[in-house]
Amino acid sequence: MNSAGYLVNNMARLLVEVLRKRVAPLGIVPGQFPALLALWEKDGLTQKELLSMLDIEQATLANTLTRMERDGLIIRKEHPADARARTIHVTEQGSSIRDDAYRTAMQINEEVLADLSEEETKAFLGYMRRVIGRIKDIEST
Amino acid sequence: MNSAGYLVNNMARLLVEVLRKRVAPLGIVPGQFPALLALWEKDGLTQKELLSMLDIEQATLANTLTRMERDGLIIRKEHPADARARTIHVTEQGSSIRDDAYRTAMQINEEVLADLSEEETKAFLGYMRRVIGRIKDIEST
DNA sequence: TCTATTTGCATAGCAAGCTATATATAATTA
DNA sequence: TAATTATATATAGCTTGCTATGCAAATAGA
Repeated sequence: MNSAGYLVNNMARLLVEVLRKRVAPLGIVPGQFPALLALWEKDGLTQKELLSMLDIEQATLANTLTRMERDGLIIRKEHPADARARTIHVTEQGSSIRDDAYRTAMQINEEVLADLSEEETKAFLGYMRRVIGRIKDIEST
Repeated sequence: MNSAGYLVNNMARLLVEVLRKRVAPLGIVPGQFPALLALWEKDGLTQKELLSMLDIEQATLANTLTRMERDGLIIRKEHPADARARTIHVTEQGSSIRDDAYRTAMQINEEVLADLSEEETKAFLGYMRRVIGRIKDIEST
């Protein structure tokens, strides 16, 4: 119960709930964050292009986009050259929360790491990247 | 996208999918693990007692227990002294996978941390505990 | 003792992840 | 060009988490 796996899972659940509470006033939920970040950088992407920037499965993204459209954050338009594809566009509402959302996310990251020194934080992030790399290796075996 | 929050979430999802694949042959899923660990230690607990050992919400546990009963891992009996409560008992099937499940979990933990030295692993676990503590503090404010 | 409150568990409903599969269109090849 | 294969997205169905709420039994108070 004090294993790495347990701690990782616990930490992730706690973190996502903090994020959920903090971004609720903005009208978004945690799962929408990665897609929004990418679309704020580059609007009008297809789902496939957006997918390539995120670490989730295609079906997960499709469903998340449907909820984002329902919530007025994006709209999907038909692709000019490919009738299978659709381009994804952030709405005015989706744009308007951008700065607040960024600030909130950065703030949470800071607060959550506040007990760690700068070097410890760096080490921690490095360990996570190494573990992630290792898991991806394991998976592909 | 390289923030602590993103990495934590990503790591947790990767890890749970590895666990899912590895324990599938045993007839269990990751969400059942914590409850099983606790029940293997002490059988016949009430839901409330079991809940106090886990870091999940009551409703989540109730649903997980229902699936565990469906899957033949546990049975729930009426409590001898309190008609509201039920005692939870691991079945023969649930017991039979105990050693395999333990081994699998420990094996995954080892593999996943294989790139970190012993000191690094210790530091990593310590950081996670500190971050978890911090998040819990934030939450209660 | 009767009523009100508390407690133990279940249920409803949602989000966000997954795999597997369907569907329509595009691209390739015979 | 017609048939096949590949691709872009959607849908179905599941798990596992959450909050909010329901319900019956136990406990406490008047």
